[in-house]
Amino acid sequence: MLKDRIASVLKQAAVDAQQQGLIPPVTLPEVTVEHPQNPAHGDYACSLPLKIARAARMSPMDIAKAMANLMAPIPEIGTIDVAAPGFINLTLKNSWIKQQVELMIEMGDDYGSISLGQGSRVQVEFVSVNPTGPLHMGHGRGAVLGSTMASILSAAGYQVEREYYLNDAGVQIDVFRHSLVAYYRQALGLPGEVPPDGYLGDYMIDLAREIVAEYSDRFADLSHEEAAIQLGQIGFDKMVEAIKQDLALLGVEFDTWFSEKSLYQGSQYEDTMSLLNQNGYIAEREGATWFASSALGEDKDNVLIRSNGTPTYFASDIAYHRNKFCERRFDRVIDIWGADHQGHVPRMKAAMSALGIDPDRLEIIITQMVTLKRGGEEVRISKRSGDIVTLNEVIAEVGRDACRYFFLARSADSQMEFDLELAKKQSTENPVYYIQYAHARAASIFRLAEEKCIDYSSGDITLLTAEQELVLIRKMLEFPEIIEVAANSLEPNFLPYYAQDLATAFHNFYEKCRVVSGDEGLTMARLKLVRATKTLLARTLRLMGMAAPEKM
RNA sequence: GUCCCUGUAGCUCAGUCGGACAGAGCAACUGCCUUCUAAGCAGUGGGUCGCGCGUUCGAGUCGCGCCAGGGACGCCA
Repeated sequence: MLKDRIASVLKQAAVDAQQQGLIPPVTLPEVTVEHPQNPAHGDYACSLPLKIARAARMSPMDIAKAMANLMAPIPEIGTIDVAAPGFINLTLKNSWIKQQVELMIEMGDDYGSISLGQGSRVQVEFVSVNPTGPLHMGHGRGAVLGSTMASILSAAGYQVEREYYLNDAGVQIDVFRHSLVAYYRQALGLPGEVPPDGYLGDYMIDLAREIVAEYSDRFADLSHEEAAIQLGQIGFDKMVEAIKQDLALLGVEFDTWFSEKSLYQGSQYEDTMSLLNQNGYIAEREGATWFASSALGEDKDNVLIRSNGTPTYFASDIAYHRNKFCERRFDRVIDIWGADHQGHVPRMKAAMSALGIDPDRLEIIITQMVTLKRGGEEVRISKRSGDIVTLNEVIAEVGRDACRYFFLARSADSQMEFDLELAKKQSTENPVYYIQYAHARAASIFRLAEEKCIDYSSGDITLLTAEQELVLIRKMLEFPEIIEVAANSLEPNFLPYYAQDLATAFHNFYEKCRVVSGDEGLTMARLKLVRATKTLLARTLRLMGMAAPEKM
């Protein structure tokens, strides 16, 4: 990347200056370049002189001058300026900037793809909600974040797999099964009592009615246990199907649906427990089996196997993560969890250490809570209480694109309020449409060009000289860096803000530069620029999982 | 009590390794449609970056201490 090349040339200049005795031989910090926010300061800036001035006992301006004089030529750079109090500012050549348009057109949808990941294998696991109820907004946030992160990592050169961990074993599923038996019997007009800790909510009643409609009273005479097994399976499958449909509404798909139960069908669970035991992290106490995480600096131990002999969710999860690293051999694993799982992070990492897996290979992103409001009043979202505004209701109200954008534009760390009234009201005046409109405008330019049978393939991009044209190209040149930053930080929210800036640059260009005009040469040149812009707008929208409409 | 996240313009929020005057959208106000979509453009007003101390040539960004809001501390997941 150009940025890195500039940095290394700057570093060499500093080293040379030291060797020639122009700068005292102080140790140099890592040399970095940044984009100044003020365009008058050039395209790239380096503040190294300010950083070493004190140690060198030399004025930062003099250091900057010495470095600037010794810099090896960079073909892309036009001017190098030294600015007070000690910055080195570099400006790209206009001729080079324009030339990049040809490159962008040539690369098409691949423009901006980088090789950061070097083909290493990353798994992104997200959503993974217990299939015991419909998805709500909080789940939607994880779904949007995870799917976009996967897209970004893929663009950054990683081999990405998207996974949903299906909790088809364990206590919650049992509770779901037993609750369903009661609802089923009630739907038939038979006595049936929902267990005290059972699932409430209309969706359970609907589910039972659906099963009755399909299977009638076939399960009425079975023992409760047997009914729970058979009904449970049917209900489970239906819930999973409903979740898949909700996710499809958001445009989210998975490569793998991993079954928790499968960990117990082979020896993976036992192997994991015996490995922990071997490594000395198992303790038997109070009739239960514990993970001795306090030996790894945790504040307390955690139960792996209950005194009734059943494994906890934590035990399953350790076996599951061992499977990710040891069986399927992912280089990196990224889990996206809700804020209610934050306490689980350190012990999961400790478990990785206990298994001899470098805990840094497991990266866990916690998404903070979403509170749903309607006209300023909070709507509680609890699966157990049954008072739910479901994800698909929200998507139906505000639309998939707005929903995705809303989630993406906020960092995972900040809790957010989603006001349905507000989202609907602003739906015609928000950045979503601003970005999509830029794409639609570009499309309309091509419709006119096609009508006039303009072949712009021989367009001469050196004719692009307007301020707005150069600003637009510069913005497009930032894209690969945005992918890099977003991939490195695992923060997709760089993308929506970039998309908005890109749209602004295009709208400005559109306003000032008539594309299809009487000037044939300029028309062809500008059509090339619009081609590159439209492709990139579409790509950013697609990375965010949003539509790129040809017309609005 | 311990731990995690947050506190930036009236509202919702950005602000990659500390850098050159603190940004966007919405809301408010003023202009701009005979030409490729005005879901747009140009402009105005609006901020003690929760508070204090510290580190630094330089702090919204780092450290410590407070204050406020949310969350987690189960043989639930």
